[in-house]
Amino acid sequence: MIEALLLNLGSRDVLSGEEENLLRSILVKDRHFAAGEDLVPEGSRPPYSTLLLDGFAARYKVMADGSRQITALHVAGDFVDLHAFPVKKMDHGIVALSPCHVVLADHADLRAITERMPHLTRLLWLDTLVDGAIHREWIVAMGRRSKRAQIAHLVCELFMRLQVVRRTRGESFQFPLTQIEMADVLGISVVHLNKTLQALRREGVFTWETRTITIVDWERLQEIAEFDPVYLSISREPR
Amino acid sequence: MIEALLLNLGSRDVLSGEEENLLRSILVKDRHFAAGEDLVPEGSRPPYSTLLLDGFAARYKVMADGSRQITALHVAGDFVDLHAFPVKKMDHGIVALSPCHVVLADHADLRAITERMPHLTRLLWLDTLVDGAIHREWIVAMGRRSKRAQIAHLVCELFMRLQVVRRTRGESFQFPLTQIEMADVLGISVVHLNKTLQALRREGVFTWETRTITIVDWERLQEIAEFDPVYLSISREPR
DNA sequence: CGCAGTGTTGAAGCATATCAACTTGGGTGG
DNA sequence: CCACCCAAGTTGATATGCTTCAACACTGCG
Repeated sequence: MIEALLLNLGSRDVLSGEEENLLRSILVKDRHFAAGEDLVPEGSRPPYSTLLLDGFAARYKVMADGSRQITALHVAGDFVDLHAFPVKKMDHGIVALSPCHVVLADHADLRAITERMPHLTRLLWLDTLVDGAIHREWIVAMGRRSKRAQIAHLVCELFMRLQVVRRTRGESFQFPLTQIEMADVLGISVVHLNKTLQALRREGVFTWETRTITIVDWERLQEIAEFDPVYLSISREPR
Repeated sequence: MIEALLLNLGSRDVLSGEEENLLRSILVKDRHFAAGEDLVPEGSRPPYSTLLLDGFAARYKVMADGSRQITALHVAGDFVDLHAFPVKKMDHGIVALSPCHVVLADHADLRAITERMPHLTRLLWLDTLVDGAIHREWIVAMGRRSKRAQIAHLVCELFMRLQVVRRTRGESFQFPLTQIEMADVLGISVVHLNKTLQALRREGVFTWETRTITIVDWERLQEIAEFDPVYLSISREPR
């Protein structure tokens, strides 16, 4: 069931059989959410953390005027609120952007991992640090890249992350967001997103149809995005 | 020497005497950097992590066209590259924005903490998670706040963070950045920053002169920023 | 004293937002 | 099974926030 998580952690260091078994043993309670439902509400203090097995989810904050900013996108294998374990109180909400299948880990069990499994603890810590690295990359994209490059960068990132958990097929992957949601990810208006997407499509960089993104020219896409995947820490080494 | 770190960690949970002593014992090698020097270069694999004792530092990335985006600001008491311990390879540089006094912690010693001091491990983990929460808040500010509100939000954040480590005096704090650096933090041009700052000054919200920011109207500043400090996790509770 | 980095100002242009209308397509109830 | 409906996508027109460029003032320092 939790194969995607094992692929994720396993892409950064070798997991022992004991570690794998322990993770399997604490990740048992599963749940389903419909698109639009909150997996975790802002301000809550969940006693468990949520591993996404299938679907797309997003962390977000809503402003006083009703506008929304999505601060992270999550896919299969992502521990969407692992940070809630040390942090305790959610400072943002997490919403399902498609039907989501999740499984829960009690914070008591995570605590036990920190008491007895130092290596696994470091890998879970690393998992939250990669989230942070992605946040930084988004900040760079929002602050200093053109919107066109920002979009290209996001596509590169999603492709690499989905590849780790085997959710790509050739040069394509499922991408169930609406343009409205995508605009909330990028921090731009839907209209401008729509026009920029069309330009990229016309140029033959990538297409996005029927909830599927297909990369047409990977070289060119990376070039436009100035994409360098180091920040994703996809490299198996002792941690 | 490391009082600022103890204030930082101690603002989130109670530190035992044993934990304090251990931290003191591993943080011994100190160094000084001049403004403009790199504390940690991009692409490096430092065998230690750097605690900032005094001064301002920034994490940054440089784009192909030479423009720069600062992704984090660090002040006294911040472990500027604690994340390098599990991550290993730096995906960004860290530069001193003022003369900086730092002290180093060997990764071997940090590893020992994860093996024997689970509670302290969780507090260090939390420290890196607060960095992540700040990143998210910056993403929100860049994407969905006016530049004016973004600036106000940053001032609120810095004031609260500096208060934790006792680096405020009344409604003022030292802020040694140039407007050029500040613009790289916000992801805007210097010219526009300059004009927006003047508007805020004219309105009597805050002033920024001779490397010192003074908040004139804290209520109004928070209002403009829509500032809510939960994300900083400044609350002592069992972690 | 003079230079270099910083701060300030005004003018002009561009990127992006906003507003409004229209199209398209999938889902649903009559 | 068709008709309609609503959400999503698309388009064009207009408005504006922000950038860029260029010039000048200020200040600290060698």
